[in-house]
Amino acid sequence: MPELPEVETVRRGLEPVMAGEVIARAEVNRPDLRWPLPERMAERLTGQRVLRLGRRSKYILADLESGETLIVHLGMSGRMLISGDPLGRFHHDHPAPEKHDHVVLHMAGGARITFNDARRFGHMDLAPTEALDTHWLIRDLGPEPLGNHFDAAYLTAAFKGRRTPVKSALLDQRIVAGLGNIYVSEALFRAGIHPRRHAGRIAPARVAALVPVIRDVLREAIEAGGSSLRDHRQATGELGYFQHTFRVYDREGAPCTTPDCPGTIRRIVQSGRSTFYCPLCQR
DNA sequence: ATGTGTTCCTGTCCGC
DNA sequence: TGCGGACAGGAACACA
Repeated sequence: MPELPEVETVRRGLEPVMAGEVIARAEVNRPDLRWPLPERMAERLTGQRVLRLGRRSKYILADLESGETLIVHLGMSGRMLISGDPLGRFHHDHPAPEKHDHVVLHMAGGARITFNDARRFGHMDLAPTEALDTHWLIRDLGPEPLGNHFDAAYLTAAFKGRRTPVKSALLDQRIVAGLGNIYVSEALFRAGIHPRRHAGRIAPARVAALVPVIRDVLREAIEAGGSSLRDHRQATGELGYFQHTFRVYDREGAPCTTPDCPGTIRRIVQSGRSTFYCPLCQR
């Protein structure tokens, strides 16, 4: 489900009830998600103050007073929902437990954060904060698309010599970290680049143009609270609404929205995943 | 080294 | 209604 904008939306929602607050108790309802959860996870979380809540790519990072960081990935269907916020900003009542509520953080202030993930492609881990960069899930990630290291020179170099379709290249988290199936389709449409074009064979000026397009799409999506197709909810439970802005994603057969373009949005499958594009606008 | 297909898991939707 | 198949926002892994 969640790509960078959804994860950032969730992080922003969690910040007021987690950052600076103490985890009074952690409820771990099963030993594994995608992989086994870390040893003694509940104990290692209990009593810990969250120093800050950050994000790297699609990972939410909660730095703890103990010197460890809680790493959370939402997989395809993961949610982190707040209930019982003491200041009444969100749902005050704690809802009945639901199927797939795998981890629940009981905050000292009264808020509860429930990690629910039906498909269990999500994951959590604990690792020393000072060594996060070398953690096996983090170390090979490419630059943050909204960060300073992601620019035209970088992307041109990263694409150089690559024969993989640009769609696959942008999904490769080692090249740029945080894009997923939705925002790659949307960015390529805005940049007018055909998803099947080999990454290494895009004119430099068009690669350069792709950089601000990617940033714009992600920023707009964050602003909209992400895209809610099926599973995504903000931490407050609200839906995101960027899906209403999709130009191509999930619009197979619909008319292209470019003024005067008579094209029809197409769906193809690349590396086993759907890609949506306009065959007339994208070359 | 690079590129592609398979796999994990559950839920939902669509056609018959 | 029920049943089977396709598909879903991710990404590690096995293999050519």
